[in-house]
Amino acid sequence: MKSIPTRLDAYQLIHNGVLALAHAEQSGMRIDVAYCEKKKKHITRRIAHIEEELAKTDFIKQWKKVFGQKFNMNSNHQLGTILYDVMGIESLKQTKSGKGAIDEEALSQIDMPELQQLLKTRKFRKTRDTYLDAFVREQVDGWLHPFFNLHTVKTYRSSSSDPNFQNIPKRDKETMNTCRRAILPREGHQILAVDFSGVEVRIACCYTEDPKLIYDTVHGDMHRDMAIELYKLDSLDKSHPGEKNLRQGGKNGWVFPQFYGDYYGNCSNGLLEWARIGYLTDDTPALVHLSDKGLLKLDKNGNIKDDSAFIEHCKKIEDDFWNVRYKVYTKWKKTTWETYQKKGYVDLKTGFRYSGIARKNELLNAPIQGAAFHCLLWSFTRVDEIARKEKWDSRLFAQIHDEMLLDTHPDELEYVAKTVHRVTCHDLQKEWPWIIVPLEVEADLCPVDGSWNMKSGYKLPEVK
DNA sequence: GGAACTCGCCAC
DNA sequence: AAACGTGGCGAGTTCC
Repeated sequence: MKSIPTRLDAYQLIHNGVLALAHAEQSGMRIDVAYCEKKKKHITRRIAHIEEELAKTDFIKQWKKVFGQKFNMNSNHQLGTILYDVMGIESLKQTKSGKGAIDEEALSQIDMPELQQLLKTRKFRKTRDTYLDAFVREQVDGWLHPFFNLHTVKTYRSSSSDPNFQNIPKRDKETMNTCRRAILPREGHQILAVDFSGVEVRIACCYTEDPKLIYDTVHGDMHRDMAIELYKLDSLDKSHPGEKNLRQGGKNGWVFPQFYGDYYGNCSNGLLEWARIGYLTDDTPALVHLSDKGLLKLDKNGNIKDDSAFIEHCKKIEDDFWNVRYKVYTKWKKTTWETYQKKGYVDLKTGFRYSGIARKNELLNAPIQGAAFHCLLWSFTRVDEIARKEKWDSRLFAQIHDEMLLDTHPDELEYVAKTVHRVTCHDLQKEWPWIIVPLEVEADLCPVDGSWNMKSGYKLPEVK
């Protein structure tokens, strides 16, 4: 294809995509049922132990007295009533419906060790009931076949269910190991995972044609740049652990939320969270550094007393971010929103049309999120077609929005990896000339017969 | 006894 | 004026 995709191309993408995903569903993956059962029991014992200790505390005794027969340590509703109505604690955070929040953030702000223990049981339950339980329930003879849907998401992304393969823990290492330990390749095979790096921002480059965004994405490091501005640093060395946290702050506390449509008032909180665990190369804690720069006032214990100067600072940076640094992006947002208000839709680069009632952030996000996923879907489909045509033993078995997972035979690994690399980084751009920045992929590999938690970086063979 | 709802939490 | 985008799902609760 040389021209801009049409509605027919969009249809064809979905049609072929559904077939490729059906093949992956049919392949499925191996699940270690004996391990799941053992781990479930282990977690149940740990929950019981924590709950036994908690039962001895005055806090839980009071809770029991109030609810009597109906007492349930796992009831969020009861917990909220006890904390905010019975004990009269003032809630620092509210839920959407206006009640006192009892999520991890809210409970951590209350100085009661019992609540930390309660959070531990919540985490264990999540692991046991949402993941391990679902794996055992959904497997048939040790094989798991999660669904991958293309008809449920309004941005034309995918979803997964029964079980959802797209939200298995990754960031928390302990939980990651517990859950991913259950997922195995076919005997004598190994799991290869290939994901696009920063594909959404690259697709944003294609829509907006913002020269600064393109430069930063292809040659620069916007997360570092923003961390330097936000935390008033002279430079940032990302190989230094303390400064790496500050770069993470620039990324997860600023760049991502800003691109999703958040504003400085929320971002400042996230940035300060990262600053708590960040420090400079001379060992100055980041909060002390911000205080030296006059952006924070700290009390004797080093806690934040006043962050209003920092918030004002973030406000200025936000203004610069959208009106100077990425002003072309801002122009795209304005015209896209105005066109939507006149016509009632926005078209995706991949031939789809997003229409219906949308808020500004939703509307501006949809074409980017959708088309970014379509890069994965097209590549996934192409790799599946090649694998079948060439009668590979290796197979695709899952997908997580910007990542494809293969069950590979060691003898084919090199060729498979090379093919995936070529499809994602060369063939795709040939197909879609609207992709005006290079796309890049990263890969991880698990050992032969190794479970999914055992992955480590794998250097993809060069193409040509 | 099930549908619909809230809340919390996992992923990208 | 507006105030983080897309999902799935478990548990508890309320409503019918």
